[in-house]
Amino acid sequence: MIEYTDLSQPIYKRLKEMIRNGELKQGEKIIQEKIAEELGVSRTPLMKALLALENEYLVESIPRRGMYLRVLDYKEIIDIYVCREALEGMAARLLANRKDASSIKQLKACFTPFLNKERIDMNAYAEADEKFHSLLIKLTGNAPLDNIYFFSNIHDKVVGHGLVRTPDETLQEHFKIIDAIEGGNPDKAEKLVREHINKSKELLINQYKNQKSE
Amino acid sequence: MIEYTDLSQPIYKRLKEMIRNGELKQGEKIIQEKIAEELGVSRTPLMKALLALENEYLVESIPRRGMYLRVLDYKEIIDIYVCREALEGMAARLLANRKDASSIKQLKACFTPFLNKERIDMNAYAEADEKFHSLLIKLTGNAPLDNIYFFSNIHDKVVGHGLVRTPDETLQEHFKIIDAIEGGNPDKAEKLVREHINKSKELLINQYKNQKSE
DNA sequence: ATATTGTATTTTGTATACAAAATACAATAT
DNA sequence: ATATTGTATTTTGTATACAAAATACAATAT
Repeated sequence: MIEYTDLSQPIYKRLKEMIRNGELKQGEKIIQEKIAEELGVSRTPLMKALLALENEYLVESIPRRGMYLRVLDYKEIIDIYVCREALEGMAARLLANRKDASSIKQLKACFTPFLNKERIDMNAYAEADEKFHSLLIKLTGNAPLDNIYFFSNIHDKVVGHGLVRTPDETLQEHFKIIDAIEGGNPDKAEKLVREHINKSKELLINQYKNQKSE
Repeated sequence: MIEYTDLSQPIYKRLKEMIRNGELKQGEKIIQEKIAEELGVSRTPLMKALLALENEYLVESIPRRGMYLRVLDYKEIIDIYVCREALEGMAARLLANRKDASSIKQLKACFTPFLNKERIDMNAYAEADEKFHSLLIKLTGNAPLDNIYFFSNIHDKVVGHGLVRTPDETLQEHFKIIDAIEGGNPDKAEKLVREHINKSKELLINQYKNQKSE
């Protein structure tokens, strides 16, 4: 069995899993004693894990009242897309300035399996999509940027492991982004990433409006 | 005396103060028991405060070894400017789209005291500068954006309460940014903010290069 | 003199005890 | 029937005890 030097880390991962697969529901209060017992740990390392999740916007703490799973309303989901637009746009710019061959290879590798396929496995594509967007950030080597980019967690929570738009739209977009990076065109790379994220955002906004008027 | 529902909050503030005024030095190990005793609290709420600081990039935790005050090298400082460029640029864009009168008033209020002055109080100006940049973020009303924007802390730690560039350069730039927001020109507002931050970044890069070659 | 080993001390990580606050809910008044 | 009060229970926040790991440092070997 693997031993940990810091129990809060596996607890943190377990909690994220519980959030993703619905063992913990939106808005639910986290009764520390209960969860701690479930996981077979004490409240001390659990609290550490919860504080980490709080800083990733997944958990909200109300002093003396408890820790709650965040309920993300549409405004906040849209706000998160705005943040992603800024950060991933900048990331693409940085990568285009560098034109690092290994980076470009890794980005391409995400989507080459889906080229010229008549049928695309949606789960696999969703995973590739997530991988691509997080790679965009990681490959910059900008540690603070990576540090503030926790949105994949939230994306997972909000949209499940589904997609906002379908591959027939986005697959081409992804390759155009990579081309701009490979071509060393930072302005274009940033612009394309922004448009890419913005389109999904607009779609979500429209879905919201329709929901409201129904 | 004010009572708190959560002791970790005043501890958190005190620690930030200690970092700013040098009571705690770069790279120093935080001996929990010692600091806890100094502050007259136990390690439990101190740990909560330290974890919050860790998430703001001010403290680094090495499991089983302890919590250390982060040493920011030049690369990281530059990386932080890159993040600021992306986030504040987006913030200016959002504000320009909204053209909210009260927001514009607040932004102007930061710098009007310095207009047509023959002598500028540098401390006051540095404070106004900090206020302006944090307002830019706050006024968007984008909670996740605000959540990830912790760079003012770091700025304070790194550059002290000094300035990278002098008011004779930046005062005009600030007003041009506000003009673009007021004029409802999101592209221009974003571009100006980016250039504004970028200029400081380039200056820091040059300082670094010179330091190295000496 | 320097490197290595072993022991004592310090410090962290976790569990737990306890007080104070929050909550649930029954008893009473309106 | 609904609102209000008071009490019991639950839950949080903090302090603290203890084990395990890390560190400091003296004793010994080379």
